[in-house]
Amino acid sequence: MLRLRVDSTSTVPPSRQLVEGVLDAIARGALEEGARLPSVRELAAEALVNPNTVAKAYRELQWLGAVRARNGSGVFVAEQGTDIAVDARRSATLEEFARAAETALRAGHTKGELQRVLREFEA
Amino acid sequence: MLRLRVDSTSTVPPSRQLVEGVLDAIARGALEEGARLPSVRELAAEALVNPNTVAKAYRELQWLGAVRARNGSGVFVAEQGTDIAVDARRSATLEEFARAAETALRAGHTKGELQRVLREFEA
Amino acid sequence: MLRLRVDSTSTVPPSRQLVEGVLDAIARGALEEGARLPSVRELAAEALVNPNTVAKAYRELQWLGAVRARNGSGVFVAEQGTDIAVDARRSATLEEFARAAETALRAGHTKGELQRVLREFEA
Amino acid sequence: MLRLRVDSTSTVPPSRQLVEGVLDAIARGALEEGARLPSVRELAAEALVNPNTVAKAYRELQWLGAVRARNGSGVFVAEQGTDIAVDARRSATLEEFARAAETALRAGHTKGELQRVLREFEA
DNA sequence: GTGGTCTAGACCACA
DNA sequence: GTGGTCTAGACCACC
Repeated sequence: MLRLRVDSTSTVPPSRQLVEGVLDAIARGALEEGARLPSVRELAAEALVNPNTVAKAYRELQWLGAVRARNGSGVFVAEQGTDIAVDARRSATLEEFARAAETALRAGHTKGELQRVLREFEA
Repeated sequence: MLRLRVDSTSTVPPSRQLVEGVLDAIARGALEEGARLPSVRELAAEALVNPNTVAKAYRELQWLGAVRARNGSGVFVAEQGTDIAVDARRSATLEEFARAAETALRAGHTKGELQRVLREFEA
Repeated sequence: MLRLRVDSTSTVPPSRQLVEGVLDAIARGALEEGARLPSVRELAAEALVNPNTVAKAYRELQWLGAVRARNGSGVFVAEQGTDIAVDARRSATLEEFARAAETALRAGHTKGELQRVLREFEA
Repeated sequence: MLRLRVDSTSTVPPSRQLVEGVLDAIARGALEEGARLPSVRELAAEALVNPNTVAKAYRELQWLGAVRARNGSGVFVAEQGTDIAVDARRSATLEEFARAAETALRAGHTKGELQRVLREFEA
């Protein structure tokens, strides 16, 4: 299970959110090299988007080299997939987090508030 | 001078970037209540966007209650404009922070890492 | 005193509201034929609009034949002014009233509510 | 079919006429909650306006909470859409009635005349 | 000069 | 096909 959700209020296009979500899953080890990704229909059902959107995201992931589609048997994490995903996501999301934190602090929030928000996330 | 710039590579639509930029300027006191905003055409020239885009941003700011347009004379920060802008910025940045935190966690970062990043800000 | 007010939220342009207001005053006899209208500046101050807007309204009234500007001494109700104003306004406003009443009734208001509104108007 | 028409001679902007027309249709039950509105392009063709004008009207209806746009699939009457539309129509028509009453009074009609008009409506 | 609105036509992304 | 956004250029009415 990828547990991918798409935020429909975001300005980031759904297909790109899916790409990032899959890269995240690979980067954090939830999807190891060689592992099979959910089928287009499964992921579409889970993320509440149109299958075309998932297909588009998979095409992009394939183009990035993170996954590889095999004949008719599904889509799998590529050999160098983990490296690619880590490169693409871990540093980027951490930078993004730092930037968002700084912006929130400048907007008047306290560190305590932000830490409380952070603490509320599961796991 | 607002010195608002629009990042055309961002997925955030230009008009929304303008809205956020103006709210930010009001919230941090660069535009006081009653102050006149740059004219639609001026801001359009400065931010390198179409006047219609600025007009749209001003319309949104107006229904947020942050500014008030007076026909023929310009757009001004509304009476409760500062409060509204501060509130808007606080909630928007907190949401953004939460989103960024979740994304970073999904990318494999631990809460501990994020809290460390948070702790390092100012003093 | 004309006691003219301009509703800046209306989609009817201020200059036209002024035209209608003056015609109303003539139609109801508050301004008799030959009477002098307030000066452009006076009316502008009273109605909280720009003098240019009043000047434009006076030009339209003149074009309608309801008023007549005399050299440098002011603007006066024309000889046939009352007839013109009555023709233009009394039937139109009554029709408009009937239409608005019907629309309000269809939107769910009761006759009682509408009569209450009507009763609250002064005089 | 909504059969919405736009009166291009009115001072009420086309986009606002569309907003009112749609609210009216929802309020009187011609469009039930969950029902799909005509597409932007369809309504534009029917009402003889530019698609952008319809898009603007739909945007306003959306922030009123009366409708909800789903990207790629259309615009639908929102969950609380009927209540919102009824409320919006009631207040708008009452305001309009009050305005028309005041105008008629200023044009020289008496309250008695107006009440007589009011009394004559339906039974 | 100012904002407000419209038309016209384009591009993007989703269904 | 759908809505969302943008650019470009026009007109109106007020200041």
